[in-house]
Amino acid sequence: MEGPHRPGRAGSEPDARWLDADEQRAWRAYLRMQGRLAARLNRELQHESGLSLADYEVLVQLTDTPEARLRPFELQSGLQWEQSRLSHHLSRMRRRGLVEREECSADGRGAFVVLTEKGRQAITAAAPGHVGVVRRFFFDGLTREEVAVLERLTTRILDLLADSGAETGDDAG
Amino acid sequence: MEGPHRPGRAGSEPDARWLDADEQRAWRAYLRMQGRLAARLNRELQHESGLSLADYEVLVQLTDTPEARLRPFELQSGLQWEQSRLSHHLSRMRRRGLVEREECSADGRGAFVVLTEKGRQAITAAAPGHVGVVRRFFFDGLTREEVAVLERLTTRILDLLADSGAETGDDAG
DNA sequence: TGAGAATAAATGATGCGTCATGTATGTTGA
DNA sequence: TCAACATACATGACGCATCATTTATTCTCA
Repeated sequence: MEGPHRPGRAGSEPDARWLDADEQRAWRAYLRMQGRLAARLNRELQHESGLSLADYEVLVQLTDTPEARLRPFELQSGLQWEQSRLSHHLSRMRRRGLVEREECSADGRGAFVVLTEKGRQAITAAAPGHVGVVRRFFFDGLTREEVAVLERLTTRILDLLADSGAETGDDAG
Repeated sequence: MEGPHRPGRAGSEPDARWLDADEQRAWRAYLRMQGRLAARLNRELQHESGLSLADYEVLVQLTDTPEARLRPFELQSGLQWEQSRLSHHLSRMRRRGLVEREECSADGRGAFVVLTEKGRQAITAAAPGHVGVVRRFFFDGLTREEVAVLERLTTRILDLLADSGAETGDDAG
């Protein structure tokens, strides 16, 4: 918490314009909200279905696919995750039996990630609760118009992040 | 990514009202923005000052304090972190020489966390750059009015999270 | 005053995310 | 055709966050 904020200020650098009072409040509120929301979502989801938010997102991608199987790099571009994160995460999900690995005959380097029956049951069971939580803790606090503003605003920030940054990293835990 | 979302729907549960198209878009945009922003902030801060966002927040709390020393439980209530998270984090910061531990004569259970000179230099060096990043990737994308809407909106969601949840968890990586 | 409850903080196990690096396999162009 | 490069994915180390549990101290009140 506690946004950026003037500590000491001994020297006299170029000065990056500190945040004014409104910005401070907005930034701190955002930071705190973001953190608590993510934590809550994760906890609820974890608690009532044994899935993390990350698991959920992977499973959604798979169920969105006719054959329920994807190459990891396809998953990656859908999720916008870092490659090693995905790789690690898939290992863990495989260990838990939510997905399986299948060789890819067409490309010797690659593989397929396949949704297992257990995985399908897990997300089917988890989804209604998850939507409920998102509603209770997010949309129930917002007017239609705020939802619209929020979408425009987040999209614009995403653009800022996209220019000047060809990296990958994404998402929260 | 990929918000909540209807998988299969075999049975016919109470139905938690799925998200409509606007909500879907807003939710996905929010999730993605949030993740990428946090990742970017962390990476930039880490890269140009060796501090994580979490380090930064702890140090801000300390520099906000006259004596630059606080009881862990005071830090905790300021940061709204889970107790064990704070404890672990302080251990790591102590190991890196950013803070020190001091016995508390008044309460035998407790201790003080004291900012070290190294810690002060670290945040003093980091702050301008950090503010710059927050500006570049966040406020530069927003109008004054959007900032106002954002603050109202995040505050309201925080209220939602506060009722119906006496827990602690918070923040992002 | 002493038993039980509350408070302050630490710890170990485990999952998660990133960074740096490794290892196949595929592609391309001189 | 084969060396250089790119692509697909895995891995180990490490910091971070949470959960459950533990220790020590202080508070309370019958």
